[in-house]
Amino acid sequence: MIGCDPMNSRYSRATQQLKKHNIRLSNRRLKVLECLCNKLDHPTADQIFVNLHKEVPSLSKTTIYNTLHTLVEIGLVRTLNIEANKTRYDIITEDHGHFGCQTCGRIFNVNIELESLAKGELSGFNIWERNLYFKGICQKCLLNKNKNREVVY
Amino acid sequence: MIGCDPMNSRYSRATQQLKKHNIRLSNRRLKVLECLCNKLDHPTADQIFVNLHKEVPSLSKTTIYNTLHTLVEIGLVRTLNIEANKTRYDIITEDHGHFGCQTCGRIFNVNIELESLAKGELSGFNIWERNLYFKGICQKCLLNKNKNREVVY
DNA sequence: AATAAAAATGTAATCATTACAATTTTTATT
DNA sequence: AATAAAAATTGTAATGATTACATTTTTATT
Repeated sequence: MIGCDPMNSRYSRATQQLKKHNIRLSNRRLKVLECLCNKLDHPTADQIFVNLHKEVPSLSKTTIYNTLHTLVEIGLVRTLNIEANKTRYDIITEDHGHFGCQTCGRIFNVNIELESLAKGELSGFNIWERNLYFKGICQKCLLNKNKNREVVY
Repeated sequence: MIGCDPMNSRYSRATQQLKKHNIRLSNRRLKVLECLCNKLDHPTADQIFVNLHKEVPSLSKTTIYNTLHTLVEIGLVRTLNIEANKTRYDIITEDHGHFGCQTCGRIFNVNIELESLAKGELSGFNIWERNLYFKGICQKCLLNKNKNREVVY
């Protein structure tokens, strides 16, 4: 099940992958990786920065970008372009989709199998990446909205 | 069939919609709309600007953004966030997906029905928008690559 | 400890987009 | 047609995410 993988397992598998690619397990890189494993809410580079800044004040944003690019390059992390001008990062690379709530801003994971989609039409194409996302209002926000309605009117 | 609609039909339906929403059919707005109807290759705001600048040199980028926002607001145009930090605009609002070639940069339309996807899991959610995109290399670029291989090696 | 390679840093630059105040155009009313 | 109000458009400056790059720090190897 997506998201149910214990953090340590994902983290240790990632470090193994880094070793395999001869990428050093520097403290900074591991911090970024750790952050991605802990925060599965698809953080932006800036959110990772803010998050780690408490712990490692000298960590620069450039290092975060560098590390994220490295992780994306070797396929350990995927980018999400749901919102314009805001790249989000997802350590869960297994086949799934997303739902972005336009009220609370949360990005939900959606269990969905994308491998089989559009196989025929794209038969001559080389597919590297499949992305499905929905936009709308999540259940919780819909309920809140109705609650507020009752109060206001 | 997607993309097979004659430009004039789509354009005139769009102007009707604008009227219906009490949005003036100014020359500038119509130029942007016309450009979107002619260029179905999912242009960016800048590409629209460059394209129209030849014809209407005094047209500002702000007006293009303003118009695009208006068109998106009333549902005549959809935004595409395939690439990071680059919003593309699509006048074809009918249900379909996209394929972005990472070699030539072209965005292909993919006939695919998205309405029925993830209905169950998102049953309590209000879905405004569904987006599916693929990344990879298109057929033509794959063939070119192989051609080059033969020459080089 | 000396050296070379890799990693990390801070600053400045870039690029898309937005904010906003000023100007021009259009519309409705007289 | 004159006028006032509303809407549209403009240019400039600001913002915010990301990248470029030169410099410094860390690490691995001798």
